Amino acid sequence: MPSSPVTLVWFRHDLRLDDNPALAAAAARGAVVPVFIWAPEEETPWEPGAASRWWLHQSLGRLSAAVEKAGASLVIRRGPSLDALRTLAREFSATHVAWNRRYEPAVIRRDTVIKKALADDGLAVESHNGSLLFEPMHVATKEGKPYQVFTPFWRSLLARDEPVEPVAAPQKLRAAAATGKAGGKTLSIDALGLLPAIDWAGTMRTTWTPGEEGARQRLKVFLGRGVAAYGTERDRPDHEGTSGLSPHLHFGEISPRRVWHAVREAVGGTPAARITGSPEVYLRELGWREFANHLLYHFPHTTDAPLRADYARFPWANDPVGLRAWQRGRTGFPIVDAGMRQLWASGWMHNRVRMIVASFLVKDLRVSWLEGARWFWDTLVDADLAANTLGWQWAAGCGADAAPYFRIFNPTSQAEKFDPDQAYVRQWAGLGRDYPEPIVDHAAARKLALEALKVVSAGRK
DNA sequence: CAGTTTTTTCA
DNA sequence: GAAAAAACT
Repeated sequence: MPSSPVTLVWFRHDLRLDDNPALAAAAARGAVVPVFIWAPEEETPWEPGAASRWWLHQSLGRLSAAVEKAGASLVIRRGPSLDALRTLAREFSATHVAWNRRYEPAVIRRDTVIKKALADDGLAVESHNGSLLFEPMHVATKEGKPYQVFTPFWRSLLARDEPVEPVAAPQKLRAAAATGKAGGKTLSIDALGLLPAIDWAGTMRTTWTPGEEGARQRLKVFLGRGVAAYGTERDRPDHEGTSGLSPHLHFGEISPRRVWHAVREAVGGTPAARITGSPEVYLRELGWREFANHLLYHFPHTTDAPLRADYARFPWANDPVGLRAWQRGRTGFPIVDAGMRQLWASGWMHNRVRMIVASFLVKDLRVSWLEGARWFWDTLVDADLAANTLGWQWAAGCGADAAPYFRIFNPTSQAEKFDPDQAYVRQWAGLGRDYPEPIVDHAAARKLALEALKVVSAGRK
C-alpha cells in the first residue's frame, strides 16, 4: 500500500530553517521529522571542543523553538547515528531521509556508510548542498586537478554563474505522527551534557547570540555599517571591523548563499565579479572559506599532517612550558597574550591576531602547528576543521598557498601597526605588575626559525 | 656622514 | 613580513 511521504531531516551543520535545501525538499514533499543526533565519537580525533559544545547547546535551543513555531518538533537522540536514524525511521514510518552534506573526512566516511545502509533498508536517501557556494567535486583546474593556490581558485569561482539563490524557510512544517507508545520521544538538550561543568562562559554569553536569528542580526549590522570599511577595518583588533559571522556560518545558522547574495544586494545587485573595494574583500573571505573546504575534501590527511610532505622533517621543539605560556597568554608579548586571553574569555580571536599568535607559536617557539590547531579547536566557538587546518598550515608555511617560509611576524611591529593606541592590548593582555617578561628574544628566535627551515630544504632534490 | 627611503634577500 | 643592504639626500 502506498504510504504518504515522511522525511527524516537530519540536522548537522545547518541549524536553520532558511535556505536549507534538505528541509525545503522534505517540506515540499510531505511530513517532516526534524532530527538532531549527538554522536561526537564519530568525528574523532576532531570531535567538537568545549567552546563548540557550548555554542551547539544554545543553537539547538533556538532551532528547537523555530521548528516548534513552524508546526513540528525537533527530536534529539544520541548516536551511533545510523542506529538512531533506523530507529526513528521505524517510529515515524519514514519513507525518506534527507540531509545537507559535510566535508570533514571522518564525516564523509560515516555518511557514505549510512547512506548505503539506509538505502538497503528501502528508504529513499538524499543529500544536498547547504553549506557551500560551489562544492569541491565541481571545481577543478584545466588539468582536472584541485586548485592549490587561492587566486586562480577565486578567479574561477567569479567566472562561474552566481551561486544559486537562497530558498526561503518553509512557512509551515507538517509534523509526522509517531507509532507505538515509546515512539517519537526526544532527549532534552540538557541531557546531552554540552555545557561546561564550571561555568566559564560568562563573556561568551555577553558576546554572542547563537542561532538563526542572531546570525541574521549580525549580517544586518555588518551590511548596515561594517562592510563599507571592511577592507581596512578588518585588520584592526581594537575596532569591530569584522562580520562576526564565522560561528554562525560554521554551524550553518546562516547559509553562505544568503550572505553572498545579501552583500550583492547591498551594493545594488551588482554581479559578484564586478564588485570592487571593501565588499569584494569580504566576498573574498567567503572565497577562502570555500577554498578551505575544497582543500579538506581533496587532501583529507591535512588535518593531521602537512600538505607539503617535506615539512614532516621540520625539527619542531618539544616545549611544554612555552606551549603552556602561549595557551594562557603569558608570553610577555602583549599582542600575543591579548589574543590568547580574548580567545580564552570569549571563544573568539580577531583574525589579524590569530595570524600573529600562530606565527609566534610556530616560528618563535617552533612548536608544531598541530598543537596550535588542537588548542584553537577546543577554545574557538567558530572552530571549523577546514578553516582551522588551512589557517594553521598557512601560518606554518606547510600548506596550500601558505605564507612563505621567511614571513615571520614581529609581534611588536604588528602591534604598532594594527593596535596603534594599545586599546586592544589594554583590554585583554592583563598588563600590570605581574605581567611576565618576554619568554623569548624575538630577533634570536627568528634566526633559529630560519635555521630550522634549512632542514626542510636540505632533504629536497 | 647621519638619517631616510628604496631594494633586495631570506630554505 | 621584516631585516639587511643599497641607494639617495
